[in-house]
Amino acid sequence: MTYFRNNNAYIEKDGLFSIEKIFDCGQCFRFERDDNGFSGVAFGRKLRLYDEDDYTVFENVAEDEFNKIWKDYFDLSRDYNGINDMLCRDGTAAKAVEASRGIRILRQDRWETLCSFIISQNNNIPRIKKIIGRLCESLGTDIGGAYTFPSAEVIAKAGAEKLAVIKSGFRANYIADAALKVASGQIDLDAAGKMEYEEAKKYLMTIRGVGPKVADCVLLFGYSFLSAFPKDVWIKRVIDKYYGDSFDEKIFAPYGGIAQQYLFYYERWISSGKRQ
DNA sequence: TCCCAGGCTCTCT
DNA sequence: AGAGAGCATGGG
Repeated sequence: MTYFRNNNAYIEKDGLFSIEKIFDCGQCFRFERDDNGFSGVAFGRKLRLYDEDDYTVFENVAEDEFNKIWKDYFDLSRDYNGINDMLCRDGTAAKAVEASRGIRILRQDRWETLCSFIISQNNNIPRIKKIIGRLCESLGTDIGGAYTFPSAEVIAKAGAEKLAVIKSGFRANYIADAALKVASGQIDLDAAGKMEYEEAKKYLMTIRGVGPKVADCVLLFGYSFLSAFPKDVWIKRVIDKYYGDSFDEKIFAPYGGIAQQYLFYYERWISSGKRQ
């Protein structure tokens, strides 16, 4: 049940919405833990969430904003229970489901997702967050103590040299190239959403710095292409460890992307004693 | 100090 | 097609 009171939105806890896991699973880099919850910016708006006994609270969110933005952002209409049950037919995935219950695949802004995962390559999550934070502070819009993610147009206008301050290293040229292609219309991110998965992936990979893994992350976290199965170092580790060379992500179809995210979270959770 | 990080591009076979 | 070096930066 969801209800609205005192200008807050309350969603009843059902074990399938964990703000901690959602924002700690590496799909999104703009939310941080605060006193008793998480806060960040998405789609140009500040959002703060925290848990009460039986409800998760969307602070200062009215009904129309909830329905217009956050319901889709948090993928609240999808039946994760049914998907989890299906994935549990695989033994390893079942363990990952157990650890990951409450993760939801966000529907993030496409440009922000593209740009963020270009930055993510050969990088670690704490540093990715810092670089994106500096990008928003230097080129985003101040919305009162927080900054929006800068548009492709703004970044394109700034150019690669202006990106030096975000210390993204060799990725600066890739960001600038992506911004130029998107701002000029050479790449139409909405058009990609109307394509089939394979076609959309090839389309995104025409951007410099976007290979198969980054493209899959963008398609999964920005487009909800749930068949996208990003293969990063962690997932390759998972495949080696639990499955072997014969692994084929089609065993999770059509929810490979969700399985991937669970496995990614699970493996990082297991090794969290040593490294984040 | 060293190894590694939600990889990709370029070059050489 | 596949292997390998190089890439900027900084977290651990």
